[in-house]
Amino acid sequence: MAARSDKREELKARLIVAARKRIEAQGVRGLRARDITSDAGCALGGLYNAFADLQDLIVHVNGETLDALEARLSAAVSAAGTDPRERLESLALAYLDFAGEHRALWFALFDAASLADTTIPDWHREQQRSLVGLIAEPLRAIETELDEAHLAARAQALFAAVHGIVTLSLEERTIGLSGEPLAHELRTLVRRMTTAQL
Amino acid sequence: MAARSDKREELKARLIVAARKRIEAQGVRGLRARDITSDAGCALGGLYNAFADLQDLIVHVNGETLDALEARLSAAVSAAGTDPRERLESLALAYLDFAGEHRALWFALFDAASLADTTIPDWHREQQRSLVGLIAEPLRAIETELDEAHLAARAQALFAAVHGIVTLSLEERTIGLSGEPLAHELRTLVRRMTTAQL
DNA sequence: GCCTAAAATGAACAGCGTTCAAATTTTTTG
DNA sequence: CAAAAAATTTGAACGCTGTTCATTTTAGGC
Repeated sequence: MAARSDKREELKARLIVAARKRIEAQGVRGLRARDITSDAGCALGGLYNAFADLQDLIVHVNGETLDALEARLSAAVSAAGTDPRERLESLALAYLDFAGEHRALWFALFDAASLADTTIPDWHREQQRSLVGLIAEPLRAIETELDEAHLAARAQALFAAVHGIVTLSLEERTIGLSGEPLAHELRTLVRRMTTAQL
Repeated sequence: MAARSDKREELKARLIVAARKRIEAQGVRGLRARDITSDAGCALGGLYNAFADLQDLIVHVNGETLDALEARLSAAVSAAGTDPRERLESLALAYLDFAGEHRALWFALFDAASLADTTIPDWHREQQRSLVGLIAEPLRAIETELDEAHLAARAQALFAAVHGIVTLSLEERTIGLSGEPLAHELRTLVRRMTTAQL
């Protein structure tokens, strides 16, 4: 038992856990390879046997974060009623909650995205696509006159708009909303974005 | 003539120019103190006589970028007609254009913002406030029933929403809009956000 | 021309991610 | 079971980073 590949996977898992804890405690920018390996109980070089480099490890942490985010959003959309507008509102607020509760991990998600020279793996892009898909579904019931391409565009725009509000609010350094006013603005955005005009 | 403080200011200016060019060429993350000082024609230590550290220099580059952005947005809102909705649409599209034309500088703006341990100086915050003010003005004519506090919140939310759409679109790695569909979604957002519902 | 204070210099330092020859562990073989 | 072979783990060493500061150079007043 315990084939060599199992041990390898176990170390990868331990490294991911250690990296996540460090990110939660000090943010992505404060992440040190030596801290992670020391926490995970392996030598410095061990990280580079399990992952291509530090960035690759971060991407794997982000992968798990995206999984958790999608689970949370799925739960939110299920808990909401059948009204598509209500579902979208619930999605936006769940997104806000998740970001607030997992600040550092959530920032890591988009810190990596803004990094120019790293290539995001396909499975990571697929995770993001599936996230936007959660929005597209209720939206389809509202924007009946839109074809698939426009619907996808609208879903992405709505996601991005919510994302923008949540992001700028979570960075306290820039003047930003918070608390109830923030949630209120978010609701207003979703409501207005999902009410067709002539 | 040419008091010593003038020389000092001149070096600061040269360093800012050099830093900006490097950011434009390689992005903020690719910025090296040695590159900048070599370009600016001073010793490595010279940077630390003129600025507190590299981050401080970046903040000054960002300051000039914010000035340019505000000038661009002011021009856009002036060029637009008197209709507040038209003005806001024009602002959003000008924001999109500016970001697209000065990608790297624009990313630097918000890369610094997401950095946790740096303290943004007051004059920098004031620049941002004035930017949001450009939005608040036309908005005031539309949202007549909102008091000042709610108006400010709405302006920030609108800014953040536009910002989110522009940001996620400019990072090609995440699935995102581009070209005409992007501009169309932006217009839709502004139009819907500025049309009161019951 | 000298003297002094201020400014520029760049070698040195500490810390970082990453590498890779060597040591260690695990597996296969006789 | 011992010994050889393969695979894995190790951590010292490397090159690069931002930052410091003793030293040198420059500039202004007498």
